[in-house]
Amino acid sequence: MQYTETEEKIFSSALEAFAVHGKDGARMQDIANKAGINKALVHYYFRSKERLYEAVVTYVVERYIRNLSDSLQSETNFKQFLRSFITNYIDVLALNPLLPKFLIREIAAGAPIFKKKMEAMIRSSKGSMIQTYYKHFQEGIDQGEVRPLDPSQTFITIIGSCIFFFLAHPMFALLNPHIEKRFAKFTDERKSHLFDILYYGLQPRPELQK
Amino acid sequence: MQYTETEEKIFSSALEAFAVHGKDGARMQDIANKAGINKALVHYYFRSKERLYEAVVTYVVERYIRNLSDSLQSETNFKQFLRSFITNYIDVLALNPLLPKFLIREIAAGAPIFKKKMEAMIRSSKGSMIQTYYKHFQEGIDQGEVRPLDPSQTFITIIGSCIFFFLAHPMFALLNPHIEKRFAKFTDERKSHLFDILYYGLQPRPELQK
DNA sequence: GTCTATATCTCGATAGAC
DNA sequence: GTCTATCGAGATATAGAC
Repeated sequence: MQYTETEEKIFSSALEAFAVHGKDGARMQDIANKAGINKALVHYYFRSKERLYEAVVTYVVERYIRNLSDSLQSETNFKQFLRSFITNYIDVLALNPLLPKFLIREIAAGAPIFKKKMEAMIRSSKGSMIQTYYKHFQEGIDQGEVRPLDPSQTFITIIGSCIFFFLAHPMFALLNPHIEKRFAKFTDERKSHLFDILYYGLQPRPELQK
Repeated sequence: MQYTETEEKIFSSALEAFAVHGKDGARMQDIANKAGINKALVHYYFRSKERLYEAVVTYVVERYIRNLSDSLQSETNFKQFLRSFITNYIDVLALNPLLPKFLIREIAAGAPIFKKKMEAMIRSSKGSMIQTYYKHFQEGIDQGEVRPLDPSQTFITIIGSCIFFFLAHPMFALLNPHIEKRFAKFTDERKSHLFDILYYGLQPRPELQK
């Protein structure tokens, strides 16, 4: 799917407006202004606010999530997969801070559109990232590298501990201002922090712990 | 702070409306209907939608977050603190599924109100949950129970891995329908899952892992 | 405190010229 | 495709009776 320059401008303005103000709080006038065009033109392209919103969800899934998913196909074992997943995921979120805000609002609303798009994406890609994850996880268990845990529980934990920081960092800066002042550094440190906790938290434990 | 019966009814209707539809998507008419009163009465009590919204944020902080915080004061070491934190937190979220939706929308908007209330709460409580956390975490390090990690990073990871599931479970049900069909069971299992991963992920590692 | 009725206004959407 | 001008729905908020 290829978009015209004007469409791209509308998408990025709309993504920002929806992320910051929510679907209902966003104003078509603001979206048009930020895109440098007239409000009527936004309607000309997308007919209604609802359709524009749906188009933005699709845009986000196709542009960001599919890429993320594809980038993980080549990993060969669980340890590598986990490290790449965390690194790539955090890089994408750090570069596109509007993404998690936008998506979490859709999810809080029950994810009516996002769910459909993700279902389609999972079905369409021959081997989606999720299947790759399950495969490597099971291999890890078989080879004694990972404890026999519920892979769904683990998947949620991995994703959540990556994303949540980008949603809530303004809150956490209340306890540690360093988080905002040296955001890039803290974000980078987050990669190894998460890998260490998760990878070693998943490893089998010879019964030496109290 | 004590509220009248009518105020309580308005709060719970408003919390639901704001959580499901967002601040701008929520309708004063719906809030009044669900509370079983007239729309004008909502304005009589709270003057405007904006003020009602602020009051709901305050209500949530006072009613839910402060309690959660207080319940952790009595724990005596890091291991116990971590286990109680995860258990209590997940219990509260499971019982009040609107809370995370409501709060995450406020946070996505930059948390203008929530931040202020939390600052006040942290200042006011003699020993807040957060201070208790830092104390136990440092003790854990001193006693060789925990690796010398950044406590802020760890705090974010703990909170995020608890909350995120409650925000995103409708999405994860796409890969494992069991999550929705046996929600209570999955939620309960989540407690030990998280404790195991986090506690053992934080432990020192005698260099026997590959 | 609680209601009905109404004022006011914002915003999504369209008509129609260019 | 792009603009100006405008309509009309629907929402917040208030006035005023009880």
